[in-house]
Amino acid sequence: MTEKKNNIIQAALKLFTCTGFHACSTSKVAKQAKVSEGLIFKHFKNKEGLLQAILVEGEEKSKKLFYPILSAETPQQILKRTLELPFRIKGDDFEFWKLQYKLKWELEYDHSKKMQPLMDRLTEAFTALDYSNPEMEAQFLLYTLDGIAASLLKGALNNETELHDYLMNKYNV
Amino acid sequence: MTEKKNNIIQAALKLFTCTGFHACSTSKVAKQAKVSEGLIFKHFKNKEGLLQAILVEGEEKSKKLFYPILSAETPQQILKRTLELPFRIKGDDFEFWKLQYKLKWELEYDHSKKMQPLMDRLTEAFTALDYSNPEMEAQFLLYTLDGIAASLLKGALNNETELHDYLMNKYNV
Amino acid sequence: MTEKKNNIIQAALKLFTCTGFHACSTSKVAKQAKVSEGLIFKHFKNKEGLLQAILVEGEEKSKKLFYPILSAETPQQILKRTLELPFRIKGDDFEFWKLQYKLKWELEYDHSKKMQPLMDRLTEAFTALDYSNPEMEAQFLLYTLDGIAASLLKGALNNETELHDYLMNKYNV
Amino acid sequence: MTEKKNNIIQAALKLFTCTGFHACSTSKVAKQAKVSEGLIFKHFKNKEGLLQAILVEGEEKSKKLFYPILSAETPQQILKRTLELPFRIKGDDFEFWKLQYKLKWELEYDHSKKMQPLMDRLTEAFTALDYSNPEMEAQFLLYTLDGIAASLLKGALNNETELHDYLMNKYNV
DNA sequence: GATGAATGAGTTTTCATTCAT
DNA sequence: TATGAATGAAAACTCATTCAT
Repeated sequence: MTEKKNNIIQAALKLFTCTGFHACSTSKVAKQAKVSEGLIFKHFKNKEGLLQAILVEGEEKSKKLFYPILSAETPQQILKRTLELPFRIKGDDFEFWKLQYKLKWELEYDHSKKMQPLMDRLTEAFTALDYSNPEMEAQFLLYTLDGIAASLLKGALNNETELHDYLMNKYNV
Repeated sequence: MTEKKNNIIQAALKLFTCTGFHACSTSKVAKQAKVSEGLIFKHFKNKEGLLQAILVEGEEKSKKLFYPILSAETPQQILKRTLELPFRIKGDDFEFWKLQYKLKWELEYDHSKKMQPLMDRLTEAFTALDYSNPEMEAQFLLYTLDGIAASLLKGALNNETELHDYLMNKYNV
Repeated sequence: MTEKKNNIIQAALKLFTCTGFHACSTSKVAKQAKVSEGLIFKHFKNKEGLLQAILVEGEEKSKKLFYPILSAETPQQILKRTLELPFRIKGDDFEFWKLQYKLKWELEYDHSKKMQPLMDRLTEAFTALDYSNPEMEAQFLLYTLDGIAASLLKGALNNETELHDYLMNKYNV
Repeated sequence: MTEKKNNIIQAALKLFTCTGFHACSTSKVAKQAKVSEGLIFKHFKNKEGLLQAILVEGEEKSKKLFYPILSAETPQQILKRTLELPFRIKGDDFEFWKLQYKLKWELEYDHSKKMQPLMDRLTEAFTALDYSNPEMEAQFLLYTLDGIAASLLKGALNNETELHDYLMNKYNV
């Protein structure tokens, strides 16, 4: 990938994230990336293609975030690492995940499939820990974390560590 | 309010909700409302003004939804009615609340202030019910319900009643 | 003429004068006149009609301004009163005459016919005063006064009295 | 400057001049220039920017017109060339100067600063020629020429050469 | 006489995209 | 690979004008 192509992706990630996909023009992306408008279309065919490229680019981030959970070896580990999930979104990743949440609503695009492996491991953990309804328990927790992540990504969460501690305490990890 | 003005609001609510604010043109709203495009601007000054009008129009719905909780008389009532919250979004209201969630992301618009009275009552309930950390418990539950509502509004929730029952059981109401 | 009709004329005079005819919408006139938009068209048929009404309304001002010259009894009087011409545009009249000058350019509308009687009397005066080329002398002076009036109406003239004195001195009146 | 960009400027100059700035739409300019309407905004940002471009483009014409006076070497030369001023507006320049006069009124835009160097030289000439009040004499003459130019640009002057001769005779040049 | 809702054609401006270089 | 001129369609918004009341 050439430097300019990467510039475009970074610029688009930033702008789509803070302005939204539809509210951000390709010309603004070009300006921010300091490339000509035409180049965007050489590299990505169209605006939608640029978006897909960002999303693909972010897949690794997704895997990196989930890996500790999927590879955990004890129920406690699964649970602990799941509870950490929203609080591990930092720096570079922040923008990517915010974009994910925005797109979920703007383009009604579904990322529940991506969550299924997480759901499975969490159910497994709750089963092992003898929770009476492990599946529902897992669903419940994921919704909670989703709510927390949403708040955090919008910058509306001001007691991050307190909340994290509270969660760990609640689930005994 | 004239009939046509109301038509515009209804059309815009529907279209903004399913397409998003920026992805939906005023000409589409006009067509859907069967009015001239100019009329939108006579009544609402600009597209943003139309959005505000929808939001104001929806304030009542907001109050109607929260009222049972704010007027509840026992901790159990508060809790029970709070747990019902996402599941009471039905019919007409559905669109309005979906729009609220969309806008939260599309326009980075904050509705946490609106939630404060709820938060307060919930804290009050958890205190009365001797939870050890009532404030955090309230925050936690609201995040969960937020996650559930998001999923529900996106049409991604397929075990509504099961989830509701599970919640009531978990909180003993 | 009803009060509201008059309000419209006054509002339009003011707005056409400071904004220009094409740059000023009928809705702005209505707002300024505190009447409904429709009323303008009841009274004046269309925007052009409103302009004509202002112009007709102003005819008297035109006559009032020129009368002293047309009725002067000596060459000296003619000359003296002509030289006073631009400096007698005051108060209410100011706006009307500014509008005249604006329209001359905006609508390429000619008011030289209106000036002919003035031209004639001035020629007559210069003849009586033994100027060698009275017609050209008259034309010359009217151009000068036109230039002065233009500057004055645009608010760019800052030595009014000095200029007036200079003129009277130059023409020995 | 590309050919099309220049086409736009020429078309706008012509149309703004004959129709006026506010009465002439960008779509008409585009049509006349045989370019897409969008191109106007690519090159000039907005309609106002197009106008400014025309004005800047015309600055040279302004300098070309004034240069003979500013570089004149004798008082007689200064005077003679100043008297020629309105009569030297020909062909291509005609449109530009007419636009200047229109804009002076339509946009209340002041070009007195541009005239100051002329004023200075003229005062200098009248001083050298022992006129008793050189400054006022200069101001007076410039107003006259302004009046003449206005009439000429509106096509209302039908004795151009006669007037020019008269002027030269009057000022002994 | 007066209102103000309503219109349709028009305005300025922006957009995603193409193409010659 | 990269540019930037160019486009056509559509965006948001304004306008003069009509009409029922």
